[in-house]
Amino acid sequence: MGTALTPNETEVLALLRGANGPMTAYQLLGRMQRKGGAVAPPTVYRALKGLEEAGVVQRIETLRAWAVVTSPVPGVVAICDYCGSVRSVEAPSLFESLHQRLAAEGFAEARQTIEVHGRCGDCTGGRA
Amino acid sequence: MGTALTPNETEVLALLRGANGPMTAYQLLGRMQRKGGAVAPPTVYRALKGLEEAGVVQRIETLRAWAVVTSPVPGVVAICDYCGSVRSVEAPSLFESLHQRLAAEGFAEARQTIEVHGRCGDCTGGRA
DNA sequence: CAGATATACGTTATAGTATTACATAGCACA
DNA sequence: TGTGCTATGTAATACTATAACGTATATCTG
Ligand SMILES: [Zn+2]
Ligand SMILES: [Zn+2]
Ligand SMILES: [Zn+2]
Ligand SMILES: [Zn+2]
Repeated sequence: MGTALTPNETEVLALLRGANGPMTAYQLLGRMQRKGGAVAPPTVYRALKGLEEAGVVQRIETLRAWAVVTSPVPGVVAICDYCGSVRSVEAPSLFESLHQRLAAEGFAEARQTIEVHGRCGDCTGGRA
Repeated sequence: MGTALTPNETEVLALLRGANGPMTAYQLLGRMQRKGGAVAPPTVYRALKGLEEAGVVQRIETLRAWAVVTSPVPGVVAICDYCGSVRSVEAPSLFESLHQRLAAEGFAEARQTIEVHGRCGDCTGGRA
């Protein structure tokens, strides 16, 4: 049932897996063009859409970029504005609290986006 | 110290306050053009930047749109994908939990984005 | 007052992100 | 064989945001 990836999806996923962080759609496009010849934006965006629906990639909204999903459960995306690192931090109870809080308002959530900018441990190291 | 708004900022803020939800930068631009004559994108984006720094507007990342800040404390943005309504829900303890969870990872957060898509109370009304 | 700095704004152009629309090729299968 | 479905190609366009440079005005300072 739609689980098999298409060749384009496979290629985009491989590029994202090979990167050490999120990539923009046009960075992906550039990589594919350098490999394959004539590739246009819809090729990349269609692949990203398929991969997102398959739950293997996600858009990092505040970066307008795309990253592989590293956790089976949605996490908090922690983005360091100093070194650029992006980590997904699991926090199941936080998401459950969010669910409860919204349910109390009568809101039925379908998709949560939690992204935090700041300074990672490496970049705080020994400093306030 | 920088608290007074400029004329452009005042105009953009008035437009956002008069809207019943977020507006895109180019929707704001269109409104200003219909009023004032030659207005260009930088005018809008500069005003939005100033207003954001003043803490009176915020970008709704998942909508690529801009909205007035309705709460003195950051909230959860609940977006109904059916009727388009956008509400900011206060949840101080949730933000505190988030802070704790990230601090445990050594991450010092500076800015949080929490946006949730789903179906609002009005749109669920009586249905599962 | 002359000169220096800072802020706001105008203007043009361009960069960056995403989608629409339509055509084609291949495969599954009645 | 023909019909529909999926994936893809291709061209154009829409949408979002910023860079770069010039100008006007206010404010300070000597
Ligand atoms: Zn860092
Ligand atoms: Zn539940
Ligand atoms: Zn609704
Ligand atoms: Zn603290």
